[in-house]
Amino acid sequence: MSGCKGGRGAIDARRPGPRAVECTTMETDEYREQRERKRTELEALGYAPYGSAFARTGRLAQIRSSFREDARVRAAGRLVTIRAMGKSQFADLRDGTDRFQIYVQKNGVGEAAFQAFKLLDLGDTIGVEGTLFTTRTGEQTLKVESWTLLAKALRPPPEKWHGLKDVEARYRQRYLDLMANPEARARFTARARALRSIRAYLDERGFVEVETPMLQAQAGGAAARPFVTHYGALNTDVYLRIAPELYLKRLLVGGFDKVYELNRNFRNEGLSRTHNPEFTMLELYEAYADVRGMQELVTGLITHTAETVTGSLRAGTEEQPIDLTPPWREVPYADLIRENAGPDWFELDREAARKRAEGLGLSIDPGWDLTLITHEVYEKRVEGALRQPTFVTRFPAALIPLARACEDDAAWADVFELVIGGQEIAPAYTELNDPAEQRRRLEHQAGTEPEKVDEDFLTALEYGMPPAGGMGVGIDRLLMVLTGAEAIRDVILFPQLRPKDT
RNA sequence: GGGCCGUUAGCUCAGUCGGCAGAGCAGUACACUUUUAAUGUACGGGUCGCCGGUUCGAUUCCGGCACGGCCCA
Repeated sequence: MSGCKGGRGAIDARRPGPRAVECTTMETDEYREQRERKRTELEALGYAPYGSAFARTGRLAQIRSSFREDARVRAAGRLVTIRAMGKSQFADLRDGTDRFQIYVQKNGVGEAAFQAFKLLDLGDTIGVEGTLFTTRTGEQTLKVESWTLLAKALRPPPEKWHGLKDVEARYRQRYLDLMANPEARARFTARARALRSIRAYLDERGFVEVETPMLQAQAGGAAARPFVTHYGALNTDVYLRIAPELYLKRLLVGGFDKVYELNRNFRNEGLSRTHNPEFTMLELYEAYADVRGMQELVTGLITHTAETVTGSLRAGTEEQPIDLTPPWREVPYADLIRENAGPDWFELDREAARKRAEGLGLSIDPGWDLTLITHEVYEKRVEGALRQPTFVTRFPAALIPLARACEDDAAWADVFELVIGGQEIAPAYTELNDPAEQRRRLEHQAGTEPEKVDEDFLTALEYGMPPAGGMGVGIDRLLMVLTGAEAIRDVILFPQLRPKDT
């Protein structure tokens, strides 16, 4: 993508002078010019370069599975390889299901159609009609009697053998990645199967799928910086949601007692191997349940999804295999902290804890209290080391304003965080439904910005929200686990990248 | 935000201890009617990411920038 390529008139137009001229007249577009020329020649021979609907006997996989010698079929696809031998040519067509060999010979299609066929390039999409046969090397093949051009490609496809390796190009031009790399196609069809499987699992258990606002006057339900946008008609700023939680709880009040939403959240944070600013989250609430109900539900949901998508409970990568066979380990947050930072951790005062944490190689903000220092230890030293599925339970109540406190000790929230492959996959709570307590916590969290308290949400709670278990499942991260992807960008079709200067 | 690495033909990659830049695939031409990474012969294709510095000379050395990757915060 070196700026001196064809088809980017804006670049050249902005840079007049000898260089630009050189650029456009020389190599620039050898490929494009050749293909444009062939397009024109084909057009002159009566082949419209861009066709319309083409009735097929079936997709290529169906043609293969119902193969019958001498059967007459119509098929269509993109030309992915061509092997020309004088008066005959073999080529492979590919569609969304399979690859299938076609055979075009002068005697079969006639002189004119054969000459025109030679004007086709790799990447062109054509429709063919003919009969099926098996070559002497045993390959099922379509002997073409007539063909039609459906879409002329003006740019060459990526290299046929090595595919498209350039990581950046694979993200920016995902269509080329999908065109060239079968494993990329496989990963995204796995994603589709996973989403369908998750919905089916919940639907079968009586959950109702809903959609709540993406544009919110207040971005609540999580602690994260939101994206701000402007709503012209109301002349007011609105936020892209960081979580659907406060709306889903309104639905609990309204009587939807098993409800879920599977959609995008937006968080105005940096990019990393495990972060994309827009990501897909499953969030669900079940009235009359608690965090233990969520534990059961997520275990079933994930194992069911893994089996549907990959047919097995083995996940992760070869270097970091993950065994999803339940039951999964369950361990209180405080135990993990003591394990990693010393058995006496919770007897330390703030200053001693800071020193201990720094001794572990952490950098501690001077303003942090004991809870935040502890949580830094959790995030930097504990979470990432939990490879196998682990329910971390009983988080500090101060960190989770929307969860109910544990019955036996109000310092801890009755929650878990499911960690797999070192990443937080699913947090779940026994939800807080006491409106007065909820108000106190949200006001405390809002601090000097009381307008950040969602009054309508608190009003809803005052009408009475049933006790409930609630849970979020990070779908992109779950897919990383299931497909063994190294980066979140590998499971998101069009991940966020810095704009390229063009 | 910091450190390290990468950016060379349409694609995948070599390479130049500073002196006319290479391969495979792809492309063009010719030959070839059962090939399948077809084959054979010949040919064309480059702002070596961008900007600046050093130098007789920079794709190569130095500095900055952009984008990407890995690690750390």
